[in-house]
Order: sequence, then C-alpha cells, then structure tokens
Amino acid sequence: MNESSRRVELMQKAANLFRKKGYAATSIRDIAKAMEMKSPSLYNHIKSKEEILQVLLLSMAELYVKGMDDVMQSPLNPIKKLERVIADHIRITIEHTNAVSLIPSDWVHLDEASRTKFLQMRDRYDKDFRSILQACIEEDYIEAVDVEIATFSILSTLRWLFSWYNKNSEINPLLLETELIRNLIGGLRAS
Amino acid sequence: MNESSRRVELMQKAANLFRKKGYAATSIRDIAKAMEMKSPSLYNHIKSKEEILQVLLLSMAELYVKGMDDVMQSPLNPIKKLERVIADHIRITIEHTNAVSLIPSDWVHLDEASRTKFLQMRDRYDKDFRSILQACIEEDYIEAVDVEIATFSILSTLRWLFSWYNKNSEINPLLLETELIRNLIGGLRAS
DNA sequence: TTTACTAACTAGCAATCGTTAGTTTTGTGT
DNA sequence: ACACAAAACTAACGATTGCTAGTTAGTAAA
Repeated sequence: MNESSRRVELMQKAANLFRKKGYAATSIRDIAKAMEMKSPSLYNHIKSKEEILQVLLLSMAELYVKGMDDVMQSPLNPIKKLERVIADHIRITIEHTNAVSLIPSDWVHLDEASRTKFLQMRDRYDKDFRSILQACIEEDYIEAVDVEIATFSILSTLRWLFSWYNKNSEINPLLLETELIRNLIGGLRAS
Repeated sequence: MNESSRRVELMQKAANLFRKKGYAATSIRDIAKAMEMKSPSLYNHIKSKEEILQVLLLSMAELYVKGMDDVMQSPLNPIKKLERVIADHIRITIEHTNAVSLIPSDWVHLDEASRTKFLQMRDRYDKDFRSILQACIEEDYIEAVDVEIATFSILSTLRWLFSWYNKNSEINPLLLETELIRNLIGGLRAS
C-alpha cells in the first residue's frame, strides 16, 4: 500500500475540505491549492478524485468494524460490550473527526463497488450492535425496548458526534464518554 | 409569495434529488429531467438553483422554530414540553422527509445571508431546547445531567431520524413516538 | 380581435470540472 | 559528477456546469 507522507498529508487536507464544502463541491484545484501545488501534480499521488474518498471512507469503516470485531470476540458481558462500543466510537470520532464527518452523507459519491463494500461494513456493524442490545435485554440488563428503535437512537447520537465535537472540543473526552454512556443507557429521568 | 403548483412540484422533485445525490451533485438539468422539461424552462419558476435550496431549508427551519415557539409559550410543565418537542420533530420528519434530510449537510451551500438566517434559527431552537432541559432538572423531573451533552444526544437522534425512517416506513408513527420518548428521556436500563 | 401574460422551447456562452500529455525540476544513491 | 526516479510544472482537452437571450405556442382578459 502506497502511504507516503505526502499522500497522507493530501488525504488529510482533502478530508478537511470535504468536510467544510462537501465532496462534490470540492474541486481537485481546491485540494491542490491546500497542498500548495498545481492540480495535475496531485495525480503523482492519487489516481482519481474518487480514490481519495474511497481511502477515507473505507479506512474509517474498517476501523469501526475492527473495533466491533474485537468487542464481539471479547468475553465481556453485553452491557460492558455496549459501553466499549460507545467508547470506541467516541475515540475514533475524536481522532479522525474530518474523515468521520464524511460518513453520513458522502458515501453516495462512491462508485458501485466501493459503495457496496462500505454499506456491507456498515450493515455488519449495525447487526452486531443490535445483537449486543438484544443480549442485554435477554440477560435483563436493560428493559425490553424495541431493539430497532433503540439501536437507531444510540447510533444516531454516536454518528452525529463529529458535528458537535469541534464546537466543544475543549471538553474532556472522558467526561463526554461517561456522560454519554449514562444518558444513552441509563436515561435522564430522576429515580 | 409565488407558490404555483408547478413551482411546488419543482421544489418537491428537487428535494428528492438533492436527498439522493446531494445538492452540489444535482444539476439543473437533472431537475429539469425530473420535471420533464428542458433546463432553461425551470427559470420561469425559479430565479436560481440556490433559491430552491433556500426555500427548502428555510421553510423547514421556520416550521421547527414555529413549533418550538408554540411549545415555549404553552403552560405545560417542562417534561411535557420536552415530549411535545420530540413529537413535533417526529411529525415534521415524517411529513417532509426529503426536505428535512437536507438540513444536516446542505446548509453549507447557502449563500452568506441565507446561511446566517438558517443558523440563527437553528441556534435559537437549540437554545430553547436546552432551557427546557434545564427547567426539567431544576424541577427535579430528570437527573442533574450535563445539559449540553444531553441536548446534543437527544437532538442527534431526532435529526438523524430521516435517514432511518424510509427504510422502516411501515412503522407506526405513534409507536415510534412513544418508544423514542421512553428511550431518550427514560433510558434503557432495567430498574 | 387585439393585447398581455405564462410557460414552454432552441441555441449557446463563459466558467469550471476532472483528467491527460509532455516537460522540467528536485532530490538521492553510486 | 552522474544517472535515475519521484514529483513538480505548463498547456490544454472534452465534458459539464448554471444560466441568459431570444422565440414561440397557448390562454385569458380587454
């Protein structure tokens, strides 16, 4: 795999621009300007504009799936698994905010093959998440809620995190983690 | 305000395309094809491509803010206000799924003036939401959580709803509402 | 019947798009 | 000092972009 430092820099700069303007509205010339070079020079490092998006989105998807695999294979009880998945999500978002921000919308711009690959990983992640939640219910850790709706609800919060993180980036990641786990699992209502 | 039926149809068709491909990647010619006309004819109904996005986004923002204003002026206790805001959010998402789906990402393509207007309404909505949550805490309806994080958490779920709704559109909106209110406010953990 | 208006059309422009071809510069190991 | 490869450059192509100009058919009021 070609991962020269200049190429990595290009990917990061592109991710930053894609985040601010969207993939389609960001031109090759915009990226070149950020790299302080002329646009044709980019093609010494990449093979197409879409390849940038592929690398960014698929590497993030692999990161999530990899983390989920580790959790699934661990001997933790389901509620601990849930907490670890949430913690992983927060960590990845903080470490790769720009690339993560592309996940919700810009996968539509992938070509057929990459889009399929991406969506398969996403589906697999969702499926694993539901199964953890299901196990939590069966072992009486949480109430017998609708698993579909609860999964959607939690994953929405986690997937939206990027949009909120930079505005409040002075926040302590650990506080964010404990507070989110409490809200998402424990709820808000006073007991 | 010019709201001829053909113009309304154009707005709906455009919203549908913007949702599927994103605003920047949808061309005027794409919209014309969906309307079964040639692209210059569109300009008998609109003044620019961006005007379409303005109308879609600002009308949605006004809908949300209007609903929030009604709730804020009502004599309900804060927990009931919270429930009504959630219910309103779900209803608007179901009734205007395509336009709502543009809110998270495509506001960046508005020009300076519209973007400011849009973001002001969004900020105002968020501020009202936080104040309701704050009142819930002060009147001991919910635990003393971090209001910022809890607001973000709930609004994320509500704002992501559109992406999930069409996949599961056979679901009973009322079930969705009660289940979401329970998850978001009450939490999942068994008591 | 004339007049005015709406909403469609054809033709095409200037700008920008992603990308390629061919060339020169730069840096590195011998 | 020299050879070679990596990485930059200039020039430009064909396609597509949002949009304008000018025209025409249909409709309704005067």
